[in-house]
Amino acid sequence: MGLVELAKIAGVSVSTASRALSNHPRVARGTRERIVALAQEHGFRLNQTASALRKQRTGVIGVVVPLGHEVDQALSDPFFMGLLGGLADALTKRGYDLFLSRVVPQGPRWLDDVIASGRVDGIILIGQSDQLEAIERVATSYERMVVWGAARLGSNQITVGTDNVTGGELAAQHLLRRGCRRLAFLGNPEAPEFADRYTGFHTAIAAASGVTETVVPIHLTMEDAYREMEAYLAANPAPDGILAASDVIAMSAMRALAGRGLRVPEDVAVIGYDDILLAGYTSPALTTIRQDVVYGANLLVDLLLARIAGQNVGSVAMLPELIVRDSA
Amino acid sequence: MGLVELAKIAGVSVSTASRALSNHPRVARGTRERIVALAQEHGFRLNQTASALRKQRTGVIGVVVPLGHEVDQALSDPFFMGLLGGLADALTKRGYDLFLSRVVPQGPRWLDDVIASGRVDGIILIGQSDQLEAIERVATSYERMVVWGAARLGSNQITVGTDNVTGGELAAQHLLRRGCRRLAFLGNPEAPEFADRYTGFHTAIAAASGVTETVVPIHLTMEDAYREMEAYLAANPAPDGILAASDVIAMSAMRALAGRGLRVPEDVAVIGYDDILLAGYTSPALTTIRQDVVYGANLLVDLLLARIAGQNVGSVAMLPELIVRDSA
DNA sequence: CACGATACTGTCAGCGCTGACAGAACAAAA
DNA sequence: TTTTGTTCTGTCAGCGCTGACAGTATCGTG
Repeated sequence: MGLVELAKIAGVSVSTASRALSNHPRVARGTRERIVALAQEHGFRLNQTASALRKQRTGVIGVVVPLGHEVDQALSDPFFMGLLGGLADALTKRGYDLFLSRVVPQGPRWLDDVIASGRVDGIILIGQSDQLEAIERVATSYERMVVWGAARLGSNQITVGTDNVTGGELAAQHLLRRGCRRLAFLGNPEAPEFADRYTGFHTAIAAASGVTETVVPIHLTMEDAYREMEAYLAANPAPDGILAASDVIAMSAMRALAGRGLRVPEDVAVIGYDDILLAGYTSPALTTIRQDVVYGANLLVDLLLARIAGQNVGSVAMLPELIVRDSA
Repeated sequence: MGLVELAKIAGVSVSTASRALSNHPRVARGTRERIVALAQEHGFRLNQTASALRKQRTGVIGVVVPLGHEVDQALSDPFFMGLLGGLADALTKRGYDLFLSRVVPQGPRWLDDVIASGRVDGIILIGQSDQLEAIERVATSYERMVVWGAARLGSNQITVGTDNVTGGELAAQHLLRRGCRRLAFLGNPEAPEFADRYTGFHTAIAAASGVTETVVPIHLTMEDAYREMEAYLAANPAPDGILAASDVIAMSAMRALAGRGLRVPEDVAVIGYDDILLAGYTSPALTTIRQDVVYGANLLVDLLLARIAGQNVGSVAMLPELIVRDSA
């Protein structure tokens, strides 16, 4: 049933019906109430597609997850999922709907497709993957976008994220304080976020003496991470202190360590990153660097809506927090 | 830039341009190629909103997650997330986009809103929550919907899910085989899926003699589950065999058990449900009843698209599988 | 009573696209 | 040459809704 029909039943013009349903002030109280009641009674709802076309505003925000190197990851990664949940809440609270797009970047135009489709009023990018330049190019001309990830000097991207350098430092300092001397960073430093985490980790270690450091470029999915860590341990002496680029990697590493009879934290101290929901429920409970996804999600939404409203906003880096549990 | 403008540049009529871009056969090869090239060059993309309004087809499927009793759960629940990831893949593969809606059912019309909005071509409901009747009412008149959950005799809902009764049986049998005698089911049997799992569990136990059985109506979120299990153990003698209604509950329970110095599986055998990604990475690794989310997601999408195409399809129950790891 | 102000309601164009229909151009057949 | 068929292209209405503008009714004021 369309608005025309509803208007006919109510005995008013279409536009009066439209006004009544959208709480326009220039419609008589009684008329409005009558029309609203009729709409209710007949189960009438505005066609959002038509409304969007006419108003040039969809009320929908696109949440885009680019899957660069890690095709399998992302949508099953607990951290992204947590963020997505937070976004769903934050958007709903502000009256927006959520359009989810899981993109495997092919060619340089993967983002433009979403934008020019006219389906969304704005875009929240979850993670930069290996697409920094592509994103940057779009960011220079398209304002209605915010990104979860690492801030870069001179970039046009508005980003929200934790200060990954500090996060890496916090972890290194904690490991050094525990007396670890052979440290390892588990993760692929090609992703901007991980690069920063490693930078902080590396810097803090460089200040200490008599400490060695390796990077094991491990992938993000559980099985890959486990297999790669297993292989690494088979070929190399075990480190005594680990910073994993994510909690998922940390959990896989702990399993691999256990498989080799190494105790956590006695033989190897392990620190994760993210503080996903399950981090407190592993055994030993995972010590980790916390990123507040709920706060981050709200921030992303706030900044995006501000940009859409034409305001000028800047990137935000939240402070990460070391959560000490049992693994380090 | 709109189609009108593109057509002008190409020196053809709008509808020829439209036809060229949608690969309509009745446009000359050369014309099509020229227009496609121009579109590429100018970064033109069809406005999907307008196209949807005109064609009365959006190319979007709504994935709706009703949050009945468990408001916090769902979008952070690893099982649902896994399913969502699978759906995102399956839909993308078939050329559909995904509209994510996280609904707290208020009043009986929460589903109608999504349907009548005209934003989606069909709906995939993830989980029935406590909304069986509301869903059933919609299902009688609205065909373009499929549901992840429990099948019910005489229902109009097309459901995809695992055979939860069998799953419960598998778990009970395994626990009995291990010699467990004081069994517990952890979960709230108000949700249809959990009710079935309990039914299978209960039935299998009833056949054995000298075995006691309790139900602890534990919630789905990690913290709640942990707290409630903790409280239960403080007030009651510990069971020696547990079936948790989900892996998340099982993990919380294992932590609570460890907190009381109870060993898994020596003192208490624990079986989870779902086989989430992390299940193999707890310690001890979680024995669980596996639901294949990727297959399930593909099935949901296939059935929905078949229904949209007007075909007649039936509900599907997949067989669950007992995955024996270390916890039982 | 005339006049303007106030309060509401209706008319109509058009958001950007698609497809039924009609028309044009050209080749082959009569 | 005309006719018929084939192949392509253009015209036009309209998907369901909104809002600028114009119109009508009612009321208060001089």
